[in-house]
Amino acid sequence: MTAADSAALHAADGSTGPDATARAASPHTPHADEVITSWTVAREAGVSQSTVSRALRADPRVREQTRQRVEDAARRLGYVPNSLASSLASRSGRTVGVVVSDLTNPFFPSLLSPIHDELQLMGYRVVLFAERTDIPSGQDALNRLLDRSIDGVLVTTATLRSPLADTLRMRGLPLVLLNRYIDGLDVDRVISDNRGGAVAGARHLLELGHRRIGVVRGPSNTSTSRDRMAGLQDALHAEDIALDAALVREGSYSHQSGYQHTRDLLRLADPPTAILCGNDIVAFGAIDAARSLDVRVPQDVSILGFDDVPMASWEVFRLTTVSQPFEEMATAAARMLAERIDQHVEIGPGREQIFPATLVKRSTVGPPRS
Amino acid sequence: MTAADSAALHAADGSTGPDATARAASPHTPHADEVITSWTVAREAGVSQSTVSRALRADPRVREQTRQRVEDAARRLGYVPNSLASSLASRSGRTVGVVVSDLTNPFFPSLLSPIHDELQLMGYRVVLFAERTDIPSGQDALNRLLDRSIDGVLVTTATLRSPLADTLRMRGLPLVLLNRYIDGLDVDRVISDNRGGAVAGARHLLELGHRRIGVVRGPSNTSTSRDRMAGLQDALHAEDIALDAALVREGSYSHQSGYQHTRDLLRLADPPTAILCGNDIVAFGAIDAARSLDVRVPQDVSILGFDDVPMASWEVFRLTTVSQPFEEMATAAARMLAERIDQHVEIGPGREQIFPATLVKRSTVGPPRS
DNA sequence: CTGAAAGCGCTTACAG
DNA sequence: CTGAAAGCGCTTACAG
Repeated sequence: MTAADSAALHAADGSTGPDATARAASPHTPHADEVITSWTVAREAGVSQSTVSRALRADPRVREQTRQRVEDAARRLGYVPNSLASSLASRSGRTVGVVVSDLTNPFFPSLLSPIHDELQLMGYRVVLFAERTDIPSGQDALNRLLDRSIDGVLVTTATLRSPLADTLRMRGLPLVLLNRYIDGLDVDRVISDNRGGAVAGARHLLELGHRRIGVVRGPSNTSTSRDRMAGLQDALHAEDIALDAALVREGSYSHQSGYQHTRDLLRLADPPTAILCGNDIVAFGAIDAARSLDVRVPQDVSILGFDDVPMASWEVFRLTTVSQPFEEMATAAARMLAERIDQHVEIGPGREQIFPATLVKRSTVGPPRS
Repeated sequence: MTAADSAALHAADGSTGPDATARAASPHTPHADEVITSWTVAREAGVSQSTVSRALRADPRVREQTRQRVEDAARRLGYVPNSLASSLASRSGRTVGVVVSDLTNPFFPSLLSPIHDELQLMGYRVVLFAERTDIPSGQDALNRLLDRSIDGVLVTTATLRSPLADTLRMRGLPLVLLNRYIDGLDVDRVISDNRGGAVAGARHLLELGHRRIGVVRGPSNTSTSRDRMAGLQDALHAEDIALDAALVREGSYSHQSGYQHTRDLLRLADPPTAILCGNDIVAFGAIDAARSLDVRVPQDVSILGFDDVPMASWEVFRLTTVSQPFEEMATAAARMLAERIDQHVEIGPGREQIFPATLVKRSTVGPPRS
């Protein structure tokens, strides 16, 4: 999204505000459809078009008095600079593309909010590239990223071996990977310690006495899912316990996947006593599945999530999960990208920032029934 | 968002695809940072720049053979037209702005998905303007809507008496109001029958015998909240029942609001036997509140939502609610806007499309304890 | 401190 | 069917 905030727009209800310009404009714009450009403003202010351009961008070289005159004229006319022309001429629209997945998964809005806020603070607008499975237009989406309307890209849904990031990099587009990374691709990235977080989560289950641990993991082509699995294995190995392959299911990061796979697991002759879920939305599906089978959580089965989205703390869920510091991660990624775009940073090796992932104990994990 | 879908991007993992162009480009682009324009392609294909422009937009006047030659050259060079230049020259970027509220409320993603899909199908990219309460930049957001990067706007969060829509209209920007409308503003709008839906919901409660009905309504400056209240009053009047003002709370459309106000209502000396919530997210907060007080739903209190977001049917909620046909509404609004933009429709009076809102009975409403 | 002019990379009459 | 040229509305050296 060129996510902007219209909060203040609405907040301005009934006051002078956005509409003041429009009102003031009418006496000077007899024809409503007459386009107002910097030339119009120049004429009105009695200066050259170049001076208008400079004044409005607060170029220190223009005299304060002149700037004032230009700004007044611009306000009277309700002038808004044409961003297309300005971006074309300056070769930058201060616009960043953010690639996210299905917004229906609360994880992405949670990550997006801080990204948007930070980027906006730095003067960038953000255009959202939302993954949709039902409309096939990959080349289209890629082209929109490469059509010069975007100055840099934040990818939150990188898939292992996906050519997207590599293509963008070859095209010279500043790029930062957030949340998921790609093996052997030397670009900036901001991730959390998925492996460590999974170790903490798994250990918690083991300490409570769980031995038959089920898993509804995310897609194996994502670094997050792979690293979380690795963390689970680490914790298991430390206790000399083997993961029962029959209890491991792979699915998408969705409620549907959590629901279906958990139902399958719970209907096994010898069901797991705890289920480690790929992320929170999967865990919500798992909780739903348990409920649909009258299996109590955590008395009959423990459920562990990953992410700690806001919903996780709702009373109906009180999900025990591994928390990722969304805000800090988003902020760090936004800053990294801005640095690359603003050329403060040499084209150099990819930088990496790893944030801790910590266990948050709530009410969906307990000791196994014995 | 210029929401695009990267689904296929990722789907293209490892195949030839997006990166094929990049690969093929290298022999022809010794300097990676050399910008490739339509002139580069013209030289490569041995035609004029105008012909390149025409060929690539499939102008029927260019000979098939020429078109082929140009397309081949473009592919070899990995050429992607500069959308800024193209939009500036053609005065249209086929881009629509969609103003939504906090994406954290699942209602908006649910509405956004079909909007995005439909618009994309029609060749528009969509830029999301997401309302944020924590960053004050109303004029900023308005300017971004008016800076010529947007050809039309879909507003889903119009607030009664908000100047936004009026300003946009005065600026001549094609505009469609979706979900909420503004009194006395003659613009296109697509809404659901909020009043009728509320009547159906309230009647359901009355038929079950509820007489002390509590309300956690949405903001009074939204048409949705006001119309739903009117519907409730209609149903009450028909039965000659008066609404107890002490049981009516106004809040935002948020979990937090539903939670807090419901806790207050439930701790009253004589609490309501049913609570009509402003929308689903408020209802989820209400369910959480009941749970936090060990009040059973629906045995001790009935809870009714509005919207029927996907989460409403999750097992943990099984929320009885009033369903709005999101997809159809979104599609209708997208089409209406596209018509305005494409000038198929005269500047004329605002058109209105109203969709039915229907009661969906699930498990959060039952007879009152007697 | 300000202006005239070139240029950003396209689209689109206007000729031919 | 194709090309030369003007123009979209800005930014930014280059002069003064």
